[in-house]
Amino acid sequence: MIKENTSNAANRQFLYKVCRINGALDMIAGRWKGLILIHISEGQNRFSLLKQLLPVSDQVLGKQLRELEADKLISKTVIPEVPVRVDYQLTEKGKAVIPILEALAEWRDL
Amino acid sequence: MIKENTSNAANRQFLYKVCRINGALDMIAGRWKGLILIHISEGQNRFSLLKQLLPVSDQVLGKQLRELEADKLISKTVIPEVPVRVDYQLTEKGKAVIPILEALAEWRDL
DNA sequence: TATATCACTCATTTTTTTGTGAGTAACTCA
DNA sequence: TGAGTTACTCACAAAAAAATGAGTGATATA
Repeated sequence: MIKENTSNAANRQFLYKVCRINGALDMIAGRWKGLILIHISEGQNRFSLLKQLLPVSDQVLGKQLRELEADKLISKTVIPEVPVRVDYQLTEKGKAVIPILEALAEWRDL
Repeated sequence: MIKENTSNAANRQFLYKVCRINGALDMIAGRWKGLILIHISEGQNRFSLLKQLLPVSDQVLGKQLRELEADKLISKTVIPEVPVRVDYQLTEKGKAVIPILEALAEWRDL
């Protein structure tokens, strides 16, 4: 959780207003978010699939997915099978960030 | 500082190997780095100029600059005037990331 | 009845990141 | 002599992010 009225929070707000880069980075810089977005874009779009692919606990995975959903990069469809099944999809915003992530990957090894 | 032999550190290493996106994000996701890179690219390339432009202490600014230098996004030239003057420049790698940062800024408001 | 699966949430601890307080060297100007 | 400038560094505190332990509901299978 982010507290208000600390200079940390004030700085974050300043940057959010002054610099759109920071707003963008806040949405994608979570530790597992890059890989999650790539996997979903490739069809690995279930909670349990992602859990197999990433050395990460349910709890951490769940949190990253919640945040991606809150920022509207992904959406989910609950299919009431037994046990329940949930499919994740990229939104338009999510799809639009994939080429930028690929550009970042290329850039890293420059 | 990053400690070794914690699962936190292990996960970071895993991601560094498996996903170049994370390596890239580690270099640019520091709170002030986006703006610092943009300012330097526009010629606001001194410590004291950056300090005026950003609501940030010497210490934090210094640390972000040290990290950007360690990752080879910027380099510096010490000019032995009195008092000493230091100019920062973008390296080729630093120049190459600017269009990606601009794409991120555009993407944010999608 | 007991165990298992899927897809989670909540509370707490650990680790990292960001910010603060204090201090440095070299030299100039009053 | 004392204050001011630039460009820092170090030690420590505060805040945020990531990881861990425990538990949930619905159903199905043994």
